Amino acid sequence: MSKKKGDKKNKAGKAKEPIAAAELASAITQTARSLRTVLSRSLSEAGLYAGQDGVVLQLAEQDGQTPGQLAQRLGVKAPTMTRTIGRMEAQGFVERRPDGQDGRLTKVYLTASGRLTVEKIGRSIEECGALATSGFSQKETRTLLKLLRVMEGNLHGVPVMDEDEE
Amino acid sequence: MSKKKGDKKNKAGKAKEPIAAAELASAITQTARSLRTVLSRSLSEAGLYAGQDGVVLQLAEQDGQTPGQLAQRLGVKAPTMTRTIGRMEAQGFVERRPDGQDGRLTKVYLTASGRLTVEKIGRSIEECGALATSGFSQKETRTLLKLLRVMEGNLHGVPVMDEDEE
DNA sequence: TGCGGCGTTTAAACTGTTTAAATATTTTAA
DNA sequence: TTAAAATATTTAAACAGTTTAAACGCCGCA
Repeated sequence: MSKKKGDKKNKAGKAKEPIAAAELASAITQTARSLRTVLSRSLSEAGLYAGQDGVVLQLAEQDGQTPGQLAQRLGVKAPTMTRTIGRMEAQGFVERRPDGQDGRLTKVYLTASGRLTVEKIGRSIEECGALATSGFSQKETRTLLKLLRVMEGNLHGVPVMDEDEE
Repeated sequence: MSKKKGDKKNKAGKAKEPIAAAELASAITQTARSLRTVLSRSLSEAGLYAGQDGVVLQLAEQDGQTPGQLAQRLGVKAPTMTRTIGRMEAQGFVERRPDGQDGRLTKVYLTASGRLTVEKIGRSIEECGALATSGFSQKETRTLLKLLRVMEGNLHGVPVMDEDEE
């Protein structure tokens, strides 16, 4: 942390806001990257690539989701999900089954191997989170989580075009 | 936000810790993704791709860094940086110049266009950060930043192999 | 029955990422 | 001084993620 500490000179006129929003943006990006880096180590032990963990986790919560649902939930576009699922199917973590009702739909299910993987990475993520919050008090962790979620909400509702929550 | 709110049943034995570290990991990943998504819109207006912003920002702080330094600072491997710099050089944001002292070294400098870009994205990042922290009090923003940095520190010092800070 | 809408998939094009190997240059040692 | 070791960049090959646009198939309604 040999960057700058928080408040620079602010030689321009408006000395109103010492906290730079840019710093926060930078910090969260950096932190997320570190987290992902650390996490990807454990993930790769389970045979997963970064980004695939979201799929199995999502499926663990509710099995048999459609690619479209998964894509929306995970914040990626449908073709991305198709690709990811394809790879994960080849790896044996999930399998596709057509929906009985609607012929357009494909549903994605966890395989036995996938279920096992969920447990494994669940533990890894837990450990990773614990490592990340070393020295945090209960309250701090809770606060961080809360602020993060509010921020997520702020960002997610950005007025650009289509922002369809489920 | 119709996910789950924070505490599930916890039907297994240990009802010790209601705060799941996994949730935090998930939240930060999600938030960072959203941030990056929003940010990339502004970035693309300046002609930058996600990931390139770090380079110009880093260069703005200290011009004439080597690819190796940049890579280390930005947490990527050298070949990645070579590629990124190559592209950015083609785009006209930076330029490479050999070091006078050491023939092995290449140093990367911001071009006039690159400098302009720094200003532009600086403002964008600021706006983006402001948006992200809508409704945050000064204190909350500060707390978040602090917690994020502690977390970054926790994660960055992970005992794997070579972890050389500058 | 035909046609529009919806969901998945395919295709094409980029970017980012890594490891391993190649190249060039500096530094060290004999 | 000459040869070997170390350092830094680059190249190459291989994967993964991402997006937009277009194709394909199925559902529903008129």
